[in-house]
Amino acid sequence: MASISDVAALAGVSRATVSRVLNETGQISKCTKIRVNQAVEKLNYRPNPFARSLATSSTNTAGLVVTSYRGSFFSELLAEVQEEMDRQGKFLLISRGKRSRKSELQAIQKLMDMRCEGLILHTRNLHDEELLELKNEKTPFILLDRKINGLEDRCVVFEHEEAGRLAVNHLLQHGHRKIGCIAGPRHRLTARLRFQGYEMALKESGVECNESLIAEADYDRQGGYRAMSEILSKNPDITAVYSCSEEMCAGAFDLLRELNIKVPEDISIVSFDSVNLCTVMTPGVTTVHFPIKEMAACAAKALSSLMDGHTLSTLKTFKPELRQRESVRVLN
Amino acid sequence: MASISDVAALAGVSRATVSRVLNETGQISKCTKIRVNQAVEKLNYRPNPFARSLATSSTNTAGLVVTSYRGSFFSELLAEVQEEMDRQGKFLLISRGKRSRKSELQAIQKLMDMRCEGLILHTRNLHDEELLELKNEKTPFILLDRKINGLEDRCVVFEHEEAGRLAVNHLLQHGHRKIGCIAGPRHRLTARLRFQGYEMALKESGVECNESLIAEADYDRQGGYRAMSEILSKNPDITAVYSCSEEMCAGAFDLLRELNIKVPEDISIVSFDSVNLCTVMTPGVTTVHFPIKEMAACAAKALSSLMDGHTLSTLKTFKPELRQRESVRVLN
DNA sequence: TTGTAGGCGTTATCAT
DNA sequence: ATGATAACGCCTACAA
Repeated sequence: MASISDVAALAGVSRATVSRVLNETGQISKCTKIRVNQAVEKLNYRPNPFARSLATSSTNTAGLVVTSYRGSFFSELLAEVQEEMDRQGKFLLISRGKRSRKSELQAIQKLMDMRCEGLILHTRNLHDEELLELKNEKTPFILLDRKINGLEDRCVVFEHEEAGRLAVNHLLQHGHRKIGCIAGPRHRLTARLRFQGYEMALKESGVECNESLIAEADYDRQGGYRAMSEILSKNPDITAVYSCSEEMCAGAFDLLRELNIKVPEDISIVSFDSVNLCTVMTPGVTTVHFPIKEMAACAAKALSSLMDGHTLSTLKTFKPELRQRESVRVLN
Repeated sequence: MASISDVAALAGVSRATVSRVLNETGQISKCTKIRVNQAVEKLNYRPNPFARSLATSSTNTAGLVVTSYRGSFFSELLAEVQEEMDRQGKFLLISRGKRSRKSELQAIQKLMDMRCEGLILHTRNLHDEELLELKNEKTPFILLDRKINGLEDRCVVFEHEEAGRLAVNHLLQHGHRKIGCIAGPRHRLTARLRFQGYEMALKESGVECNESLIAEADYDRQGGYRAMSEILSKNPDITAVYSCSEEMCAGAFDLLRELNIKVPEDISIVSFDSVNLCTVMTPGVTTVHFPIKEMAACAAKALSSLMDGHTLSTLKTFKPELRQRESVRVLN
């Protein structure tokens, strides 16, 4: 593979000159510019980005940590970030945090090793303190869907609790009182918040909140199925269910279909969603929307701005929004 | 950020020695090894991969070109490839070909610029000749879901036509004769093949194939909705539909729901699928499965093998498989 | 406007 | 077992 020296030789100039015309830096005569470009063309020369990074000690690269690549949720998040970085002319490196504190740490380390000059972190297992420590490094970063005291200016957050409250209130307003809850893994903050929204809504309406109405799952379809089954067996008389993720909602649908229980005639449902899986089900499921795409775009813009040395204006807090479809009926 | 020189200085040895202990190359005394490692620890030293690549002129990096990051289809593909590369201890760079020949070319160029030592190409718009030319470069590559004469040994392929035939035959065997077809963009080979499977099945059964039964869409939900609508308006008497993608199938469901047409009572459906979207719909849709995950894993293993200098055994051809669910009824 | 030379952080080849 | 030293491909003062 041709190097800058080859180009220089062919064009009959020094390597410095070649570098100048390539980077459009300094003054070069029309004439040599043409000669150089011809040589570049002829040799099919492509600058080595590693050498360039070494020389400039800058990489123009951002890093993104996500849990996984699997599923629409992450792919939308990823796509938004990538598109923004493309727009900004920055490279993007992606690393998976998988599902443990340790591998999230590794993912970050890997990106730092690659000399990323900015990070977007969508981590679920790292402790607040560890993230706070990161602030000591010079690499700027943005926290996606996480709020940490002392890092407020770097957090793109969503009001999960309020969202849950909104969802359950919708059910309450339609006359439902006996409402099951398919919760996510409550050892994780956001899942806990979604659950607390449920509790809060019930309490505000003076409705008793019974432990047997609640089942936990790992945000996945199978878990949703099991949770729905568990709730139903303990409470055959529920009239509604609140699901904390769309995959779990799909699982709940699986069971209801099996038992020939109709939505919304027999049971009403409202669910969290972010990638419109709930719109594929029949009937369409009323949801509270978690706008991961918009949040990802916001994080990407913010990071880009930081990397360019700008100081950050306050980050937007995203609010939940109810999307009414056909899965809730009025109870009389 | 500490460099190898810093470590060398602190440990009181030469840079060469540090390099040796880091790479476990050559013979080093226990004693200095320890001293070096302590220095590494203390300085929090991390080797610069760019410098390393420069020096070794090797990157240990594979590249992947996909159309987009959006949607489960690509994210599953991506995840499989990444996981295999992780297993092999290789880096993976991903680039999007978007939807044009030009940007697919750019995507490849970008990966070559980054000195990828192997490529997995899932391209839709590049001409056969352009791919054939690629063979002249020294970089090995695998073509995912594409078959090109002269490149057979580098192609991971699926029998789209046979899959379509299987799907439509299933309908025929259940007594359906008037069968609509929601085709993908037929200027693309695989979409055309899926369509030809439909034609072939009809012809084999001596069923007339009417142009008005066919509508084309861009593999997306909206398009599926429109296509279904078009077919239905021209042929109110169809008893079944064959959909060439799961998103389009979701769109078809949207319309049918709107018109209060029941599946499978009024209309039977069989669809292509690859990420189980069809299992979320009610009723579950009978599908022919396009095993993108397995194919991606296969491609990744093959490429990895090539990159390691091994010669490739023949690549597997993936066969379609019918997954019966509840969307097809017997016509009598 | 252009060339020279040093440096970016490694590895690799010789010596010692 | 270890140390010089020369690459690797590029950029960037500084000089001319």
